[in-house]
Amino acid sequence: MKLKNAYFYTLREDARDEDSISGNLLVKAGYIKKTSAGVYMMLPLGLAVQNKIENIIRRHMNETGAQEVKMPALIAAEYYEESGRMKGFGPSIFKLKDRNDKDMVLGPTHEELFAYAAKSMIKSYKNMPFNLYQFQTKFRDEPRARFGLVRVKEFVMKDAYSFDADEKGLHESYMKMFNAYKKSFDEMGINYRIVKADTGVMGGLLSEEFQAIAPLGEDTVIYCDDCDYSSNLEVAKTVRGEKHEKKDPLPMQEVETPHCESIEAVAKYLHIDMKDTVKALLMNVDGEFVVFFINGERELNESKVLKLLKASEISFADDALIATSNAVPGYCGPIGLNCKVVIDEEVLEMSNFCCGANKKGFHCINVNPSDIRYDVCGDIVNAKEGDLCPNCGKPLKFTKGIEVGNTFKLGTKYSKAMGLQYADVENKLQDVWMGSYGIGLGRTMAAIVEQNHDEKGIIWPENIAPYKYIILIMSSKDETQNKVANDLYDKLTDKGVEVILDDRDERPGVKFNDAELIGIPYRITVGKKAGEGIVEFKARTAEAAEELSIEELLKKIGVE
RNA sequence: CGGGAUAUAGCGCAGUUUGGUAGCGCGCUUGAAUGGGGUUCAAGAGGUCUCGGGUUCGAAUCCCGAUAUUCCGACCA
Repeated sequence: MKLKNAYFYTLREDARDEDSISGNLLVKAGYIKKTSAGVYMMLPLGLAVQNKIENIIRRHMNETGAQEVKMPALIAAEYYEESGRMKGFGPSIFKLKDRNDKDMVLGPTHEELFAYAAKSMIKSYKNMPFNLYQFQTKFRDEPRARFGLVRVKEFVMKDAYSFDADEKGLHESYMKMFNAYKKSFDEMGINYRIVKADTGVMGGLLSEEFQAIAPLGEDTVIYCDDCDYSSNLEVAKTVRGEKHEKKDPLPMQEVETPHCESIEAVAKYLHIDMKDTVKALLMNVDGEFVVFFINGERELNESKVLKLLKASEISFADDALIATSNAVPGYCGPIGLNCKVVIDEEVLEMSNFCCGANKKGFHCINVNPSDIRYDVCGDIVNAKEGDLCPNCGKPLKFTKGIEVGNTFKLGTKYSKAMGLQYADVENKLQDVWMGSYGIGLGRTMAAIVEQNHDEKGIIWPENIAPYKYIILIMSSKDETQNKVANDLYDKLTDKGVEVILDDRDERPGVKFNDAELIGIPYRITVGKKAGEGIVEFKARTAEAAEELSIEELLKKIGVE
């Protein structure tokens, strides 16, 4: 690409409406351009990067024997009605009608269509296993688009689907994909961790996420340095590091706590430790009013709650729902409460604790587990700093991650829903075992930028960079420099080397800054010594440039 | 959806409180100088002040409504 006659621009100032480093840099460097909230254009440089990522993944997919296909994005709603996910996705699915008033959707993910495609292929156990994949645009009406390409409403995903006769086969197919994912992300130079995760709207038996480590990550990744344990916070088992001291129960007592509607205020007012308090959360679980009691220092983990109660939705209860019980917001306690009560298992270990008295302006102290009535007890809180590894008991570490890939053992959930069956050896009909595997391309691009940048701009890893080299002409009016640079450009291009020639009539400073902003790995500067056949070579990450003859340069690049 | 902020030239912003000729920086065009880190000088072009109503002699400015963007809380590649 020669910049003088190319679609190429950079911005001098930060984008006002970008809230992440990667989003800002990609916009500023002219890789992407926002058209509306959560929808971006991929400009030439952006598409070049996306293609790099795509090709790495494609190669590793093909190595496993998977076959590439392309499903439509416009899909009759009936497929999602059949699987029950029209409801599952709720408002996140883009719905529309065709001219005959037929309900259509823009596909948010494609399990249904792949199961439908598999039906044509699968008659008996002899037709499996196989694996299909695609690179395809997904549409999800996210409640809140943010962080540049990290959370958007339209994005390209590589999604793969495996089909096996039994669980053992699924496991083998799963491991193939899992390893291909590892190879792909390793090749891209991403710093990531693989964690156990919630299966969420996908359902199924197992979900593992590939989390790119980055401070702006939306997920909390928990891991242990002493063993290989790692997990998403949403499913990590809580193993408390600090045990509660068992004390002899004292008589329960009601105390006045005026204007103390938060547990912090109560603890402060009564001069007690937060860890000796129990707080209440008044929630709406699938329309039912449920009160949760957990240690005052903990946070409720909604994924665990949904799993424990086999429910599908949870939110804070509104006043009308609260009014169906005798709960007093701000002073809610488990004693005498006439609604469903769920407690965290930690509460049973506590003694002489403090909680709401269910009476405005009052809390109880010296409450003990024997004083309270509950319907369900389980692990319903988030692990936190100081907690221990469920595997080996060493202290856990916490970090933030961007989920760039996800693998699911779906089991027979979708084949059951879609009637995908096969005849086994005894000619009995059996459900097909499916797996599904996704990688977000734009999100991967964003994660790479989050992990590879400095104050000057992006620093692409070589495998991902849109171009590997950029040639800068220092003085655009100097004939010798122009000739040397153009000859070099032609030679490299002929050899298939990806190179940009900055032949614009700009000052050197502009060219240096742009080259650094767009993050090309290697810079070749053609300047004053061009007449002697000498140019400069500098890696984006190097401190200083080195002078090389053209011959030495070509040798270094490996074309001669 | 709940709550806060913003919308003025390609980009980033002032002007709105107190109504009275549409502004600044960067970028862009032309010319000149310069040519190794966003250079300098000179002359220019560019706006339906988000949209729709209203008040007023007069509205970017005041009032009402809509839309969009964005930030803080529940989903996912």
